[in-house]
Amino acid sequence: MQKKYQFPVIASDIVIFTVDKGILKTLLIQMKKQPFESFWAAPGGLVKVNESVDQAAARILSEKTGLEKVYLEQLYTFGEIDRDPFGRVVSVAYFALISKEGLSLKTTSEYKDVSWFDAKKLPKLAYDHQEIIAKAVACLKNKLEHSNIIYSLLPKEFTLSELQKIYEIILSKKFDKRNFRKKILSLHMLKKLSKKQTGQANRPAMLYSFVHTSPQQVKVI
Amino acid sequence: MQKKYQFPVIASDIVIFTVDKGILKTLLIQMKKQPFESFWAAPGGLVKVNESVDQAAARILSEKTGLEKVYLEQLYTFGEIDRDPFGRVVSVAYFALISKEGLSLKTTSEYKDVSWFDAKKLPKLAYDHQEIIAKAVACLKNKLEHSNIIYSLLPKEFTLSELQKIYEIILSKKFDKRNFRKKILSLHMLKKLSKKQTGQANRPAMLYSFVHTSPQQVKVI
DNA sequence: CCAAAAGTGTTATGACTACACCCATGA
DNA sequence: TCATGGGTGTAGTCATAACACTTTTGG
Repeated sequence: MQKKYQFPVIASDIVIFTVDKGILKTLLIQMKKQPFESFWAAPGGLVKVNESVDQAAARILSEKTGLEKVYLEQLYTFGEIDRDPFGRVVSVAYFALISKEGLSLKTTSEYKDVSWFDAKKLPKLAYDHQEIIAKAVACLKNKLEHSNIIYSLLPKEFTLSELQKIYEIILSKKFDKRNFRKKILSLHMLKKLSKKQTGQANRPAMLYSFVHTSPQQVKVI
Repeated sequence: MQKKYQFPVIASDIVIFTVDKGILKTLLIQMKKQPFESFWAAPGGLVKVNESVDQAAARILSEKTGLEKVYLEQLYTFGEIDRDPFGRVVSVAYFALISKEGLSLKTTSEYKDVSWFDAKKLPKLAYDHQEIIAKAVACLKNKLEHSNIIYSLLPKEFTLSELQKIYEIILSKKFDKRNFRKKILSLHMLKKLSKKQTGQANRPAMLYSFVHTSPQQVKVI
């Protein structure tokens, strides 16, 4: 088993993030095989010879969530010799951001279970996935401060309070409402729609949307 | 030749930087084999089954420069299908920073030549090495602004003007001498030595050294 | 004494922080 | 009319940017 592969093999693992009920969550699958039986792990798979590593990551993401065209970025490559007891596997890790709206999880027979976990309270993880997810969370925080990618965690139309709440959840930090609005509006990333929120028992908020829904470098917070 | 490998193979390429004579330089090797005969490339090699990817990068660096214990950081993994005409090779790229002091290059028979090039005026490069080096330069600029790793490009003792010059060369930007000194000294990264420069036809400068010569996150410039 | 780089302070401007009250709606 | 979150401005502080002359040395 130790020498299953004569050369290192390339896999890809995907840390999938969403924000749901005020919590940053990540999608994990529960394993069946020893020595990681019942341990959880980020979804992953081998890179095939006829697909690029990016394509492999997108395929794995699509297999687990059914989603195409979501934000997907390479994170880091994990290449320690003993990271996988089944053989010599180098993993090119990615992270994905999705807006959780009526997303159905595909539990295949390959795994015991699939579920969302609070990214800050993880269960026992297989392989070096503890390290991978920690790095993904750190990278996500950093990206949120230096780019506009938060758009991929929000619905098309949203209020400034919803936007602020997502920054606060991920960065574990509170912002002053007035200062936050001043800052975020000065960046011209958002356009104000001529619509208001409906159906809640208080003053309805103005809705906004992103001017660009493609990744851009911006000093945000 | 196209199907030399049945699975993707893992290689590592190292972009080695130094600053010499006021220029940011990178070490390239000149290839012998078709279709890249006489093209230049960043040094690289396959990752062996009994070494980690980090170890492979350090080994390749050491084989080309004879140096151990230099600053070496993973950059990005390049995994396009057709990036290497010899077969399916995924490359985990690294970049290294060295202080060029009496460094002897090992030209092996494997290559036509080994030489330093201005990182902003590169010759025809093999594979996707144009892209790899461009990404390495961008990453280096970013790192210089957010960490103390510039220590690895300087000798143990240096003047503030030498330090400023390295920032200016890499960031392609001039700084005001007074503001630069105020800023850099306020970070407490440097200690003033009780020595002065000797042997030049002008007022001798005070020498400084770094307090820490290990990578640290700092907002520098 | 001349050439060359070292060293040094002040002022103006822009960015960030802290902070409290009135508004619009549904129940 | 009450509860709930929406929406708004100002003043103080801090970091950054602009700017020019004197000092020390070797030749």
